[in-house]
Amino acid sequence: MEQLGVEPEEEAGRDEEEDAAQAMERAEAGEAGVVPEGSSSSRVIVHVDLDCFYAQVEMISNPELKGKPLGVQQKYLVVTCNYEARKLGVKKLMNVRDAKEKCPQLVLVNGEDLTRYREMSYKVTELLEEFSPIVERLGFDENFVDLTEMVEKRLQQHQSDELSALTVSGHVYNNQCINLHDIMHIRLLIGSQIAAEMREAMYNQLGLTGCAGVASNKLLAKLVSGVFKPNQQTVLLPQSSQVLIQSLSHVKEMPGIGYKTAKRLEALGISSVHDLQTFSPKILEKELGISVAQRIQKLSFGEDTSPVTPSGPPQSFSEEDSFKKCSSEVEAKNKIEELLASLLNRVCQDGRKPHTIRLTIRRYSSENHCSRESRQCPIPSHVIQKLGTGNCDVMTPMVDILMKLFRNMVNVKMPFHLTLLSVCLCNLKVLNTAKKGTIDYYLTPSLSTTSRSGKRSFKMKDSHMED
DNA sequence: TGGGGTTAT
DNA sequence: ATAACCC
Repeated sequence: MEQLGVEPEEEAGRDEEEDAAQAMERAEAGEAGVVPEGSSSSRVIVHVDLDCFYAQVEMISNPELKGKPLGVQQKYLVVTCNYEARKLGVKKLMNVRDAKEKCPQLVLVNGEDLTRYREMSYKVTELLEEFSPIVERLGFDENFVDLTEMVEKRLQQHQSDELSALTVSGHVYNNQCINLHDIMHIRLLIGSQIAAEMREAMYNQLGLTGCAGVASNKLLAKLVSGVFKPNQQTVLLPQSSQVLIQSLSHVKEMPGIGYKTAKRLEALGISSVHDLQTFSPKILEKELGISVAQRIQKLSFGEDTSPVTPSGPPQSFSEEDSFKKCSSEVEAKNKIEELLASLLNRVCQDGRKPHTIRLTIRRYSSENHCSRESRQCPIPSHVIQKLGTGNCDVMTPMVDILMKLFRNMVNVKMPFHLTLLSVCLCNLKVLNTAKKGTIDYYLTPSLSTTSRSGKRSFKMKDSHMED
């Protein structure tokens, strides 16, 4: 698919190119089996990005949906859709009305309950963790994996004559020529092969397709993963990194530069990546603070030293519901009970215990559409201990706490208009590691008395009716 | 704009 | 507790 050349291709910004002497030094370091620690440019990172994830999960749940234009609906939005639908003009986050207008044959499924998506998402992360334990989740459908060590191991197993037969898997960004004398090219090619194995495993074991991008840092891996879309992969060789970042038409497209920062940059006259690269660092620091300024200016050069941080189990569990209007306390209480019931089931299955509970609201307002308010408090220890122990009613004390938080935020004696309620359980701590024979063991009811009853469903109401 | 998540201040 | 970021 790609030709193996000896000549690196010409490109913009070649002033920064690594010269042959430097490449040889690094090649020698590689042959000596030295992992050049901390040298960010020698890492091998893959970004894995599932194709229209929710729609894929829905098509697995109901195979009759395959081949039809499918949209996943939350409230009045089509949050994602499959490629059949995209071909017919449906876009992500499109209004249901607009989508139906564009595409009357569009099949819609409700995707407000994230349970199956979340479960599949963690199956993907766990599969990737089998390749390397350094896996960082980004949302439900993206993962970064640090392949540096794995690549190093494979490199050591290669004989030097095998190296000349090394080939890339998938696309090479910018059609750049591969130079087998450049150790970083070798490492990235091996990275591309591992990425292909990951995508194969995802398809064979979970039935999911996705894209992958392989590069020397997270920023570049993420940017390059989207170059060939759907179900393809791309590797970025260092000499083309400037081409990649210059391909962005606006700074807002740079991961790490969000809505707010983009607005502030615009006020400074910065709109392109080149604008940001050449802007005075001192002035930028004054405007955005030293931390943001230095970080995003490095990003504009394609530099990103942030590590792939293993996500591990989630830091929090939350459930939210949005609506047109909630204006009474009873109404709010009912919705809060529903959210909490789902959360208790989730936290029960997780096994860890939350020590903090938070209630978040969004008030109706014509202007400030994004603003939320929250109140949180510790969960009393006697309530924590009842969590996951089954028949005790843990709903009542927690709903009481949540309603206190609610009244702390909302003056219920005055008219109010809410458009969102959210409950979050966080500050998760691992189970009592109480061992037999210790004081803790006999003071832990779930261990010394009843047997561990696996999963139990929490009912929202009429808990006194159970059994 | 949905229904989630994370980290920094 | 909020604000920023990510999907």
